[in-house]
Amino acid sequence: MQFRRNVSLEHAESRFSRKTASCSSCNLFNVCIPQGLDKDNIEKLDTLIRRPLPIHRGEHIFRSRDGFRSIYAIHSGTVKVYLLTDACEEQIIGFYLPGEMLGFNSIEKEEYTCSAVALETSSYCEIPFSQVTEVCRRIPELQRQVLRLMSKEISFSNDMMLSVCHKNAQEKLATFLVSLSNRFKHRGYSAREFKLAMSRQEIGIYLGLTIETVSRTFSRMREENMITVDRRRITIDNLPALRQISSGMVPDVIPVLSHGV
Amino acid sequence: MQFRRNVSLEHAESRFSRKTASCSSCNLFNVCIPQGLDKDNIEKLDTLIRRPLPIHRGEHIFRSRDGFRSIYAIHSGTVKVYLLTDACEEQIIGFYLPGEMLGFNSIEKEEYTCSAVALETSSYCEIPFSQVTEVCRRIPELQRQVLRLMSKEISFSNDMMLSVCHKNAQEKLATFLVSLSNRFKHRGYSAREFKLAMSRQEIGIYLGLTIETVSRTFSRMREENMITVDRRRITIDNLPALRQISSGMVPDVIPVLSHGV
DNA sequence: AACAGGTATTGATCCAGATCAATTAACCCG
DNA sequence: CGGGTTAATTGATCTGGATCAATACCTGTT
Repeated sequence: MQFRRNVSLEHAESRFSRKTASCSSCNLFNVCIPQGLDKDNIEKLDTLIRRPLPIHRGEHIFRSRDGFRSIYAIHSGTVKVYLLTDACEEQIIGFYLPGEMLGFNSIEKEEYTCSAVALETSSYCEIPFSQVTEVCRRIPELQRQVLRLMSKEISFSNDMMLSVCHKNAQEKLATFLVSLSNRFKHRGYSAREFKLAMSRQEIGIYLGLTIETVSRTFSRMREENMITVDRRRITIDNLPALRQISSGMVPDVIPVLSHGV
Repeated sequence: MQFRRNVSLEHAESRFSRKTASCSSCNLFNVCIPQGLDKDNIEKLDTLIRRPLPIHRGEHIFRSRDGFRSIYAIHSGTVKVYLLTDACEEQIIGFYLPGEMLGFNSIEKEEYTCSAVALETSSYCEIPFSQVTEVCRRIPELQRQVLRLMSKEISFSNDMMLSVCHKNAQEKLATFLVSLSNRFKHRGYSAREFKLAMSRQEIGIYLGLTIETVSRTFSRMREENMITVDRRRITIDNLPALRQISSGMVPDVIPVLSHGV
C-alpha cells in the first residue's frame, strides 16, 4: 500500500474514500457550501463530510424511495437527477455540476423523491443531514448558507418552469446552453466550449422536446453561426445572440414600450 | 371605538392589525408553520408574527425588487405570485392558498424576485426573516419545520415543471384542478366544489396555455361529465377520472408492462 | 332599461413541433 | 478488420394547440 500522499493528484484515493483532504483545499470552495464561510467554520464543516470514491457512468448516488439521510455536493463530473412515472417514462429534474447540491427536495418526505445517477465518472461529498441541522445551530453563517442554497434551488426551479412553460424549442435550447455556459464559467471552466455529458435524448426529456427537435434546432443554430457542434462538444460562437434568444426576444426586432406603462 | 372583542368574527380588526390573536387559535395551525410544534414553541413563534389588516383585490404584499425582509403565510383568500418579463409579459409562478408560505425563493438574492398580489380580499401573516433564522437556532423543531417547508416548495416546483413540460392541455388542467382540490381538502374545505379566484387567462399563463384552450378544455371535461362549470365555480364530478388523466395516463387504455421490467 | 367594459365561449384556420421512417456516424469488442 | 449496437441527423407527414375572429354573457353605472 502506498502511504505517501501526492497532493497534485486530483483523485488520489484510499480503499474507501477520496484523499481530497478538505473543503479549504478544494478548488470549488468559493462555489460550493463553504462559499463565504471563514477558515474556522470551514474546518468545522469539514469534520462532517464523507468523501467516497468516484463512481462511474450509470452508478447511483441514491435512488428514489431510499431513506433520506444525507445531502450531497458534486465534486467532479455530472449527475442526472430523474424519476420514473407510473408508466415507466423517465422525467429529468436536472443536471448537476461540480459545486451543486442534491437532496434538498427530499427533506420533507424523509425519503429521496428522485434518483441521482452519474452521467460520467463523478465524485461527490456526502453530508449527513441531521448533523447539518445540528451544526447550523452553532454556526449561523452555515445556517444562512444552507438557506441561501435552498432558496437558490427554488428560484432555479421556478425559472426553469417559466422557461419550459413559455418558450419555443430554440428559446429552450438557447436557455439550456446559456445556463450551462454560465455555470461552467462560474466554476472556472470555459464559458465558450464544453462537452455535454448528456445525450440529445436526455436534453429533450429535460426540456420537453423530442430528440429530433433537439437535433434539428442545434443544426439550425449551427447554420446561423451561433454555435459549432461536434457530436457532444459544443462551442458557443455568438453568446450575445444566444442570450437574446433565451430571454424570449426576437433578436432582430427592438421592442418598443408603449407610452405610460 | 368598540373594544369588546367578538371572537366569533373571522376578521375582527383594529386600526392596523387583525385581532386573530395567535397561531394556536388559528384554524390553520395544523397546515401552516406551527404544524407539529408544541404549545410552548407556538407561543414563541407567535411573538414574531405581525398580522396586518386584510388587503383587497389588486393590492400587493410585496413587489419584485423590494428588499427582502420577511416571509409571509397566507391566512385567508388567494394570492398570485408573478413576475414581468423584459417584454412586459406576465409570468405566473403560482397561486397561494391559506396556510401556504411566500418568499422562500428570495432569500438568496436579498430582494424579492417576484411580486405577490391579492386575487380577492386576503389576509396574511408576516414573519421577519432575520428573526426566523435566529429563533430557529433556539427551537430545533422550528428549524426542522422551516427546512421542511422549503423542501416542499422545491418539490412542488419540480413537480410543476415536469407537469408543464410533458403534459398536454387536458392533462395540465386536470393536474391543476386535482392540485386545488387536494389543497382545499387539506384545509378543511370541500374537495368537490370550489370557486376559482383566478381568471381563465391567469390559469392559461400559469400552465402555458392560451385562454381559448383553457376554455375549450373545460368545456370538453364538462361534456365528458368530469366537472360542472358555472363561470368560476367548479364542481368535480369524477375525481378518479381527473386523477388518472392528471398522471399522464390515457383513461381507457390499461397500460401493460412488458415482461421483465 | 340601456349601455359600456371586461370575461368567457365557440368556430375557422394555421403552424411549430411530434411522429414516423430512413440514413449516417461513432464506438465497442472479438 | 468487420459487424453489431447505440446515438445522431435529416426528411416527410400529421396534429394539438395557437392565432384570428365573432359572439355571448355577466356586472356595474347612469
